[in-house]
Amino acid sequence: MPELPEAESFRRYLDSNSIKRRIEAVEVHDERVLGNASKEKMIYALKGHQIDHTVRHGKYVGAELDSSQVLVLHFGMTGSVKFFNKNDTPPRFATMQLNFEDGHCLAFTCIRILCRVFLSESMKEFIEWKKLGPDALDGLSMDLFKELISRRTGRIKAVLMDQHFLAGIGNIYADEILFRSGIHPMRTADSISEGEIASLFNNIGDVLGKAVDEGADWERFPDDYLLTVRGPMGRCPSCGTRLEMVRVSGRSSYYCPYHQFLGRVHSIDPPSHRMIF
DNA sequence: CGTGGCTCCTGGCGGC
DNA sequence: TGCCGCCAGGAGCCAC
Repeated sequence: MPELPEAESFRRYLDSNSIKRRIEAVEVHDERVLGNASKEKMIYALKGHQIDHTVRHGKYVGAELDSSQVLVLHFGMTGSVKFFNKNDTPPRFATMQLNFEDGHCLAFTCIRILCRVFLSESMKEFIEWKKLGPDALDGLSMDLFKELISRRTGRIKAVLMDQHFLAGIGNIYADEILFRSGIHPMRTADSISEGEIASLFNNIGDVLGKAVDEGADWERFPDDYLLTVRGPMGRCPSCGTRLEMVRVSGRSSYYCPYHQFLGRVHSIDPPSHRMIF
């Protein structure tokens, strides 16, 4: 589930505790997380070096080393990072761990092994290698968004989640962005009007920006957000209609059938005012 | 170019 | 109480 806001939180976490500490040892507990380098290569690249600064592109966090190489983290669904003291109990599900000279450690944890660590010569090179689209929050202009979307014909939700199109949006935030834009997830990109494109663009910035500002902590999200009630029992925060679910590119997609409709007109009646929330 | 289906992966949950 | 089977979903891959 880590999408752009969660990745940004992890980047800030790394930035506040793991930079400028020399790496004394590297422990690889599960080699399946190694994305493009062998265990030996990974250890060689990290040992004796330190993280100078951190960057993020989409859902990827880069830890730039003093060697000018970059350690890139991708969190999959359940990935996280945990900074701790070597005398403390190490976190569960640590797949890789950096032990710093000063006695602190940084663990890259992952319950399902869907997360990956990569080694790259630079973040720029990594982005090109992965063919990632522009970051959904950083440097995306309305003109660029409009141009990118005009080349697509697939389902709008699939397009939003396509990391080659825009980097950073996953299943959950895509549902939120579509909800706030009043667009049904099954709509095709070429059916989206100019006004809807503007709405989508603004909601991408608003939703991801708000989530980043709140530290990706759902407890602090506004009451009118869909994602906090997203599920088969959920009701539209605006009108109380029971949410419906469709699958778009294999992902469950929750939407309000009253606010997000496929055709030109509503397919369902407006919600009753007597509806119990 | 697009889509659906499969794969990886395992904790958690519903059903019996 | 226990176990089976399914679900969650980010991303890559493949067939069509």
